[in-house]
Amino acid sequence: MTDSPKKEVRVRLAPSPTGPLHLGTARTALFNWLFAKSREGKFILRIENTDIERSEAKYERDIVKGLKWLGLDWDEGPDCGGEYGPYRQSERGDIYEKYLKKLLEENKAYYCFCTKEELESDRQAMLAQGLPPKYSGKCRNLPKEEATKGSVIRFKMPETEIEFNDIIRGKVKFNSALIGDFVIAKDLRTPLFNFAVVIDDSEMKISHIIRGEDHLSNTPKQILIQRAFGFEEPKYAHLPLILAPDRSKLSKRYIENSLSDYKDEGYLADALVNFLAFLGWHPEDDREIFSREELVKEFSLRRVQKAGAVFNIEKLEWLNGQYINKSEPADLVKALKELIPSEWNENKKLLLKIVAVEKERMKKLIDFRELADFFFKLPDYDVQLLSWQGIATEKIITNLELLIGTLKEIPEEDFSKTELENKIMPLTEVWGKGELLWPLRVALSGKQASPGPFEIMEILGKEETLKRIKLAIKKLSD
RNA sequence: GGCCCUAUCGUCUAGUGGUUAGGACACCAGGUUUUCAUCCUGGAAACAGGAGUUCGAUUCUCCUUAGGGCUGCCA
Repeated sequence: MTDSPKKEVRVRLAPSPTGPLHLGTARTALFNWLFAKSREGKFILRIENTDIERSEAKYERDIVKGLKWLGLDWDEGPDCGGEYGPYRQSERGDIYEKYLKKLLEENKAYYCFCTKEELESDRQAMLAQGLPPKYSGKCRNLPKEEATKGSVIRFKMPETEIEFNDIIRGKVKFNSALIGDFVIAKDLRTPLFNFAVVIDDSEMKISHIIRGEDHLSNTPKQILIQRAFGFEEPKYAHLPLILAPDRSKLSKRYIENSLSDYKDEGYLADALVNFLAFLGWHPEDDREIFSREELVKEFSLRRVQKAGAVFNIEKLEWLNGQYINKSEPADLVKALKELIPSEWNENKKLLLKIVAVEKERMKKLIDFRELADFFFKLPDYDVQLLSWQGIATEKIITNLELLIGTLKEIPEEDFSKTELENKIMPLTEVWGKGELLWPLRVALSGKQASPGPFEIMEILGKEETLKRIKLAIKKLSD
């Protein structure tokens, strides 16, 4: 491109704290972060809380927490206890006031005194005639006046063609005649989105605006404000939207799309980052599993898809399973802490062993609760379950007694998977694998499906193992 | 309604003016396994439709259709 190569890459995420961190926002954050990292640039977080009615501090906290959890740290911001805090539009009133005054003085903006009722009836009238519902410009040529209660500041739209080059979409054209004089501020210290964005992006020297496609039609308004001030135009990249399975916008209304829900279900941050990156982007080769570092290395806005991407939870689950499977059990134990009954956390060594044998069965961390419960408490299972391919009850009892005999011979300290295997596998050659191992495993787990009996016995220990087998025999005898 | 964006298997996507249109998830079948999971092998599955350009279009152009976004004193 025509960029001078020296120009620093500076990008930003500009969420409004009107709800918890949304999946779409997280994806936008990731693409910005990836772009910044891959170009040795800066990633900035700016909280867009000009709408005081809808903005809440708790949502800002959720956004900050979520981004940190994903590992998408920002590189600049006001000091906040030794680390960078986010910029907040609510703290930048002076800046907006300065620019707003300038625009007013230069007659590029004006006060509008129309009432909401007037505007609404104008709007309906335009719509009824099949015209685009733009502001009539009633107050545009009023002699210069001071603000009154209820007045707003409008931008004087020049009538022109606006064309810009979107990195993802190519040339995009708009005609400003269709837009009309839009409101840029409620008063000098209360700017609205389109105005505040332009001022902040310029003040923060943002080089590339990477945001969701839903902002595409805001871009001409913002460019016109930039031109009114003579600001340099940043590069734009409008990301395709993330879609719900019915291809509608994945809306903030649905709570299950907030990032913390995915965390609480036991999706790993790395898996989510990997998955989100592939929603609308693809590397040059066929690999699917990418670490953060690899993503940074491969990422390019040129390889971003134009069309919206349906959020496919099944693929996320698969990916998450892959990540869990290759995770260190110790890391999983940490991540599991809040997701499991507190008493399971009491014996860390035990928990570690259980996690090690169960992790390949987990798609989400939360699966661990169901998968591992039998280690802590044997479920009250149906006797029928002990029977393998319809073998007779007496035979099962004999087999289990045989096993008890063998197990009793093994000293407590040799109760390890390999040692147990060495002792018991030879028996299966005589008595049959299914005939011996199935009832054993069910006696130990009380479950239709579980890890193998040797792994379970090692974890349970000799005493509990024998106890569970005896219980099975008792059940069968009754 | 107007403006804008988009269109390859069910989903995420690769790809090219001439390919057996590739991969992944999910699905189906088989193998390994005491069970489940893992793992391995195989299978089914797509260029929205119509014109045009061209020797040849999935690829380029136009139209249609479909979907999405925006159209606020929200962001």
